[in-house]
Amino acid sequence: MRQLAERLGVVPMALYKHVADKEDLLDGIIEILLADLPRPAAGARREWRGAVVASIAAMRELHPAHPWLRRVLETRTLRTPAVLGHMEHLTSLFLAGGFSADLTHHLMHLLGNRIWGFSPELFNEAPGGTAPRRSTAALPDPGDYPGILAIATDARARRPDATGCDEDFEFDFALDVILDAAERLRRARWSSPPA
Amino acid sequence: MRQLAERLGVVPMALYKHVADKEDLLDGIIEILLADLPRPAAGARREWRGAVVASIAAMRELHPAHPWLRRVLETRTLRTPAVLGHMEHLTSLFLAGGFSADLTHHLMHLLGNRIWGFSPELFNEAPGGTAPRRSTAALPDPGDYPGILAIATDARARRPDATGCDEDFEFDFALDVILDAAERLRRARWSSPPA
DNA sequence: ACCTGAACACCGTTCAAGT
DNA sequence: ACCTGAACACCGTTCAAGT
Repeated sequence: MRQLAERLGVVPMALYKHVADKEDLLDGIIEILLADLPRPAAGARREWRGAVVASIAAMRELHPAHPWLRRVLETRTLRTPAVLGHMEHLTSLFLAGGFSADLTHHLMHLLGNRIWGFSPELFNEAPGGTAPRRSTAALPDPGDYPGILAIATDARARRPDATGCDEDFEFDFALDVILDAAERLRRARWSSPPA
Repeated sequence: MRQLAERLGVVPMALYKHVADKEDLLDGIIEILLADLPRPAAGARREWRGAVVASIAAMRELHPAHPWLRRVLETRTLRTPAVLGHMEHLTSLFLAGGFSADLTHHLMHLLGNRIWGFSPELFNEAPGGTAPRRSTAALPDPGDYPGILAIATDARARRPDATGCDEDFEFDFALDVILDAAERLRRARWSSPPA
């Protein structure tokens, strides 16, 4: 608020004539950002998957230009029109693709934040990693974590000149696994067990 | 910090003799909380799945008693011993179960925060929901979101006296889908395409 | 070794007053 | 209709001083 006000060359309180509070401002920013999202329709019943992938890819492409987007999306608590619109679009693609409402529901949960084009970070730092911090905790010894070390070594061997994980690969891998499973469950006419 | 200090009947600055800063304090809390986590070993090579599920279930059981846990875990940036220990345990179960380092790596990413026993919230509020907020945004009209409405209606029909989603069901569903896929990829000797 | 007091550099937000 | 000034109720953290 204060920083934004300064950037606008105005006193902080001036903002409150235009937004209710900070949450409202962030909600509004998301609305504007999502307004131009392409919403590719599925051409035919069996083309749901391509449309889902394209829609999520469009969402994912927003992130590089807006490093704050992920954190803001994670903290949104209000379902505003553009947010609902994106969910509605994906949902409708599944339904039109022959998924039951039940299965569609669970798949949306399974996709989770990946519908917003990002996935949780897990391994961003190697064991015994960088972390320039004067903390109370002792530096971990890589030898104590042979499994993680094996994974890290393997990853490094596959991509010698990379600094971290290939986030795009992990994202696509996860999406593929989830949509493969979706397709399988759809064909098996899966449905929730009775409560 | 200030609240904790008051609770301890001490001045805020007294805390800084015991922890480096707020992050260090939270890291320490997580260390203590995870210290007693059971780490079930897999009895045999093909029992990896039961051990993974049990390990994640144990993690998940911590949450009800500690509502703050999820938010704190999400913001951790340092890989402390107990955090690495949990990752190492899951990783070692996959490796011992015959998964390649490569596939194990991708599966850990696919599991994401579910290794910490929680999953992202998506539908916590219904369209046109509660939200007592004096925001700038207009109230969404449920008629604009027929797909979401269909899902919500179906969910309500299945669990008439429930107020929200069955988070436990969603969690177990997601875990099942992921581990089914894992098993399938393992058997197919899946490995990353060359870079 | 541990705690204190005063201060710094921030937040988001209210209220009454200005134009 | 929009902006301002002064204030409130908070944060995490530093530094020098106390015991």
